[in-house]
Amino acid sequence: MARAARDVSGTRDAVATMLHGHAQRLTPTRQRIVDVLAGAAGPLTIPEILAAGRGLAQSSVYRNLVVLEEAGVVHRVVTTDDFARYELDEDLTEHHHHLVCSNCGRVEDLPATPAVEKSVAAAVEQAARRAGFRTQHHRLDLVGVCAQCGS
Amino acid sequence: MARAARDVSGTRDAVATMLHGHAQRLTPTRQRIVDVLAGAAGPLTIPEILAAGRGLAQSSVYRNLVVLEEAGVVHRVVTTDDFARYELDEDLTEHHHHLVCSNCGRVEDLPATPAVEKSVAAAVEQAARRAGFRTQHHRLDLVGVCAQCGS
DNA sequence: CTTTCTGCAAACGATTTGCAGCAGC
DNA sequence: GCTGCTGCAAATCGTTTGCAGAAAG
Repeated sequence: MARAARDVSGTRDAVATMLHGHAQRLTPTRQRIVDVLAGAAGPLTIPEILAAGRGLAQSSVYRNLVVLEEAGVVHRVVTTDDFARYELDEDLTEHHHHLVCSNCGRVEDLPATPAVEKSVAAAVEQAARRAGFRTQHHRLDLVGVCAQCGS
Repeated sequence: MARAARDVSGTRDAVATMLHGHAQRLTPTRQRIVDVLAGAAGPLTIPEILAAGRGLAQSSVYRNLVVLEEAGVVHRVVTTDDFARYELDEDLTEHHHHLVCSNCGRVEDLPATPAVEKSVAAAVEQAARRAGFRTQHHRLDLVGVCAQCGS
């Protein structure tokens, strides 16, 4: 619920601006989707979004997530299970990592720590550069057993 | 090509042992798949495996990858593009990270550096434990533009 | 011979798309 | 009105599965 405490109206304006920059409007359906994602503790699957945002049509959710992704509002997160997951872009939240449960597939956010970030940014960036790779951002996931699944 | 230099027969024995432990045989098809993966510079998609291992049937590749994954020989790697990718398990190679090209989807391996590993293992593990999460392993991907796509 | 593996073709299911109606400007 | 958004239903496509024959032990 950490993210739910964020400045909601500020997020709304930011989202509207991002959409307008891509010649898109912030429709009620899109607002609903963003609200659902903003209130979640981690990336959500489409079924989860449908369940949380009552009355949303499946195809509209898929279609709007594409629009929102192009506008940089949301980000697709792919894990090992069958469903794609979506979360708000880190511009709208904070940089974080993921705790991926290898048993139930659930994904929770984990705030990034400066120490890890620094080490990752430095050493890995250097190694990547050696391979002629221009890094845009990184992903760090911890795979294991979540609190609910662990005995 | 780094992995291609590895001890191939040793890998073969290890794979056979892992399969036997799961009541499975190391058939020619499975050997072929493992060879293809062992010679790759990163995780491969099924189409890439099919192209590299001439004469393999698509369904056999899918089916055998499931068997190999259950035996712990290979690992499914999911990125953002449409296809699933597979690589040899880190028991058979070394711990490494991935360079994911956000343009073409290609994935290359990047050897892990002790400094990064240590930092990640320490700080993040601690944070995860706080959330009641028992970490099994981690994934670190760098997303950016690969050498071929970058101008 | 019995069991497992292979490959073809059909089935599955998450995601995408065509289209008709409705809302916003 | 014209343009874009919604939702239903049909199409798509990566992946899975049923089945009959081939191969291993």
